[in-house]
Amino acid sequence: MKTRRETASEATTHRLSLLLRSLRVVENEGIRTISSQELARRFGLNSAQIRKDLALFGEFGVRGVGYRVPDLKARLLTLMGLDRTRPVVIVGAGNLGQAMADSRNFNGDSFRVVALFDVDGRKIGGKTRSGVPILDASQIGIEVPRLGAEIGVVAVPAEAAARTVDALARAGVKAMLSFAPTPIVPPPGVTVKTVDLTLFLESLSFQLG
Amino acid sequence: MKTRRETASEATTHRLSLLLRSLRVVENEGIRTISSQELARRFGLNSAQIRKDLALFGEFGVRGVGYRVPDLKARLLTLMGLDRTRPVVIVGAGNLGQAMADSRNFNGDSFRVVALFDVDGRKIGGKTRSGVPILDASQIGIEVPRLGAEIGVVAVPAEAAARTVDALARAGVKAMLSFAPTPIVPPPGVTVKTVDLTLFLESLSFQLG
DNA sequence: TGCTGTGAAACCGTTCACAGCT
DNA sequence: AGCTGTGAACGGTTTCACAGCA
Repeated sequence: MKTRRETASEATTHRLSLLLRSLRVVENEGIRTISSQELARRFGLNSAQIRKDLALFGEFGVRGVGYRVPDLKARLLTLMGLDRTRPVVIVGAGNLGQAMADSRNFNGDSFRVVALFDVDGRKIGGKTRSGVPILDASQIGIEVPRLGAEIGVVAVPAEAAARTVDALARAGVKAMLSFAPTPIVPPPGVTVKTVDLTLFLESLSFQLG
Repeated sequence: MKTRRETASEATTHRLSLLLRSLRVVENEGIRTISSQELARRFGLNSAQIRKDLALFGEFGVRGVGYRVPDLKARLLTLMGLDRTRPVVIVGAGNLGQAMADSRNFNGDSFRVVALFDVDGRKIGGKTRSGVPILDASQIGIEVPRLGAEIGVVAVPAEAAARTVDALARAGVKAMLSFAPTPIVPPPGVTVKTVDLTLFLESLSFQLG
């Protein structure tokens, strides 16, 4: 099996996630085998692209037949590291941070929000509606390793984003999702994905004319 | 002036937003004129790309000199439709919807959240912490035109996303930001930008290995 | 036969490099 | 002289088209 993970573009990883979702759908329908063309037709994808994306990581299909659904799904789950539950911490217990802590999106089979951090003394010691504890942000260096958190969500004001990223990185977090509308220069070995909601709104405004 | 808006890629509109931010910074420093090279150097961009992006919409600079900062900023604001305040409505008064309604990102000079909509009778008639009214989702067709909302935010569960998009579209909303983790096929003439937080988490998981 | 896996071609966005204007 | 605006080169990604295998 070839394993050239280093070559997977962002677009490819994005499509693999969507592919996994599609596989869940067809699996629920009891379909055991499916061709790339059928997947493409049903979910609005391109069949060659499905095959090319998968080819980056090995040979998953059977010529003349297609893909065995449970098999491919299991291999994708493993490949993407979604075959276990990763602890997530959120820094910033404002509206957005608490919304995510209680969200089903962040608390499925693959992810679980184990703690929030904040600097506001009135919030520290409390819990979100669904029971996630709010801890003191100054304890990130102690609590994050204790909780085994692998992913950090940065939901603090723009001014605090850089130092939050640093604190999480020092605590061993290698992957972060930032909602701060400011560019982040991640420390070496750390991946930060920024979701800038202002930018999305501005794009919409632009295209409204 | 050339106006070939139809050719602007998503990447270009994204960069124009960032360029506008950069211009605000240099304007605050009292700089009146700046070259594309200086902008590139200071904000980690590529000078040729700045010029190419701008060239799609006309000639903004002065050869041998650079760009006049207030001038370029004003023209970008107009170009992107950010020179006025657009009313925004949010459908789904859950944690995420309320968080956005109260967020500074959604309530600046260019955007203002004027109402939330929900189907939950206990929420309808109430207000968010910052005072945005929560209205009955069945009244979208009446209230959206009355409020003059141009942008809609879809913060409902995945199952309700398609019908929410339709309801907003029928009410005349031409641009939407969806947080539902499901693909949307927008009606003709409507733009829907989907921000799928699950996908971001999965990308991070993938790259953690 | 019918599909996957994959070279080759087409496409698109980015970067280079310079002609042309101030 | 110096910078913009832009044609040309480049690099990466997507799509095509088919060889090869079940």
